[in-house]
Amino acid sequence: MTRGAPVTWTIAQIADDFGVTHRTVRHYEDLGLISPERRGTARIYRRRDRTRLALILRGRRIGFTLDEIRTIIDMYDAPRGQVAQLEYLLSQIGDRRADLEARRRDLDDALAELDSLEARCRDDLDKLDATASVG
Amino acid sequence: MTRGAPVTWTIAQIADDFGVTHRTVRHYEDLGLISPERRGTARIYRRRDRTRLALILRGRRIGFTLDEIRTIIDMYDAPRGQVAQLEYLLSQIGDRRADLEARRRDLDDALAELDSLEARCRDDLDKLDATASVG
DNA sequence: AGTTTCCTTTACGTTTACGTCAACGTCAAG
DNA sequence: CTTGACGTTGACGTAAACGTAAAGGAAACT
Repeated sequence: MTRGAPVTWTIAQIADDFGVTHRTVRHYEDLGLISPERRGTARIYRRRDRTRLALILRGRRIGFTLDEIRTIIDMYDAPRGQVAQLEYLLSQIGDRRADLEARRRDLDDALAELDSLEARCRDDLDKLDATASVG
Repeated sequence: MTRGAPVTWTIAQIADDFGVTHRTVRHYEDLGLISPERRGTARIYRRRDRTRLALILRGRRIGFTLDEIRTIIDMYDAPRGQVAQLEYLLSQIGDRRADLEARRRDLDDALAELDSLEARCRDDLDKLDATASVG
């Protein structure tokens, strides 16, 4: 008998799985970022909802607002079909990429500065060490 | 007569230079992120203040809160001298680096997904093109 | 002297992203 | 059948990061 991973989850389960509160999950639903099915009044979440939640949380970690995240998500499941649609989507992708790359440059700059700060620290430590040994 | 860049700036000048409002600059001062000198009641900003403002704005772009930014800035001009201080600072640097690297992973993941989305788009466009030519 | 321009502080308003009750439905266990 | 765990919908509260309006000081044209 095969008993794989569940196919549906409750709000408490996914909140727990993703390390957020159920309030947060419902908030994202209020903003239209997730739309789980309903069994009666209760929400039931499927794999697709988990994927979107993962997207949302990653966007949040990167520093996007929930509104920006919505436009990104919308981008991912925009109706692709006509040439005009596709070309619009491609331009959107270009914008997003430029944004992300700018952020990455900032990030790398910050990391480089951290490195040089660390180097100075180790230098200072070495000097203190030498002094201690000699004196 | 040499007329290089100014040595001091008013709040309006640096706000303009950095593309923020004077209200924002004063807000950062309220939070202790910048502390310009005073000439009477007026604020005068020097190069050091500009450096800090640049740090703050970059941190903001990366997605740090102003509180997190404060701890980072404090890190940069912490009193280095004793071994204990230096070692504490090194541990702080380690934490920050881990944080930044996690963010970069998220960023790279997002960029990779954008790439694959773009590839699918171009693929769809090619197919539509072929259909148009043949049909 | 009067007006403009730039600066100041004080203080309340706003948006985002939730937290936190309150009040109620529902389903399984005891 | 009640208790308890888990779910629901409002609705108000809050912290962060400013915006904005009010009221005024001080230098600098005119």
